[in-house]
Amino acid sequence: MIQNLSEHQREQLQEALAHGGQKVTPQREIVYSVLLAKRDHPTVDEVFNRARESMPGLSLATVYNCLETFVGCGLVRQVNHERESTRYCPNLAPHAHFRDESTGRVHDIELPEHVLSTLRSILPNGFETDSIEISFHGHTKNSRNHNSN
Amino acid sequence: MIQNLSEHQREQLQEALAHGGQKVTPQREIVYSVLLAKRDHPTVDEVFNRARESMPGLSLATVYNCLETFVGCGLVRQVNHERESTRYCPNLAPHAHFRDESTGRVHDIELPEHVLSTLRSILPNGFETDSIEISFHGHTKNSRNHNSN
DNA sequence: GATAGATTTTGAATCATTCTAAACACCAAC
DNA sequence: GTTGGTGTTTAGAATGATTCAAAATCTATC
Repeated sequence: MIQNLSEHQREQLQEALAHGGQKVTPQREIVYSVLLAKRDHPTVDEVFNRARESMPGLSLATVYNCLETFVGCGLVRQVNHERESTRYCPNLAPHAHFRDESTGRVHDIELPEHVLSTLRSILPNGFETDSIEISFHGHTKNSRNHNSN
Repeated sequence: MIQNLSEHQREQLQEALAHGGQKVTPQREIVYSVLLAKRDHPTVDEVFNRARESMPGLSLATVYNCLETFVGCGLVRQVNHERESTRYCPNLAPHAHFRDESTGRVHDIELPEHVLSTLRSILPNGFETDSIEISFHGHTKNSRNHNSN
């Protein structure tokens, strides 16, 4: 069920890993191929199960390691970036969040209606939205006590 | 340190809870007041600790219950909505995600550059972004096998 | 003041993730 | 071909946020 990587894909993998002095390993090949084979945003556990079909001895920790490596070298993106504790806020107006990576603080960013409609406009037909979540990640310069709602 | 609720705030609380046949309790008042007192997107644990200053016997589970109740009746928003397993995708082009609540599936939504710049334009001065995450939540109509990248 | 329903409490259970230490693989130098 | 080093994998324990279950407590109503 799991395809091997194509020439091109293996090269991509090899090149991306090379930057951090990291190597292509059978485990990494399998995990990467799983990701490419079915692009349904699998969880770690799903990746693990699919990968084990071709490599029964593979361990869960390795899958975590591989994925972390891939994210680190820019091969793969994490969909639910926010794996820290859930946070709560009482600001009910439509707003985005800006997370300052240096301080860990979260700021509210007002969301004008025109931005929301721009966003809604990029959805294909048939997609109906209940809510949109937007979070910026970055840092603030000369931040003179912005409100941190 | 923790303020009591104002007349108006207590009414809001009372009204929001009333819809689900739920009542205002001392614990809920405290938790709500904690949220209003310092709008810094606290974690459950932070809420717990602040609330215990005014109500030492309060339990963590109650804080979880209160927050869940508040979210349920629309009083409060969860910042890190996505508390399920982290998901991964190999699509490196800038794209948003659309989570279909009925199927649980995640679709990629292409993000044109003009949308990105619109988004960046709403940031106040001094905010510098490394990355923007956008996720839509909703459902799809007559979804004829959209690509689910 | 008894009963029913919602709420809170405590502590145990769960689940994703991270950590740790030992085993392994590969390669270069000897 | 053995030795040493580095990076990788493995298994299992540990952590940490969250949820669950059951008993205790409240509140309103009869």
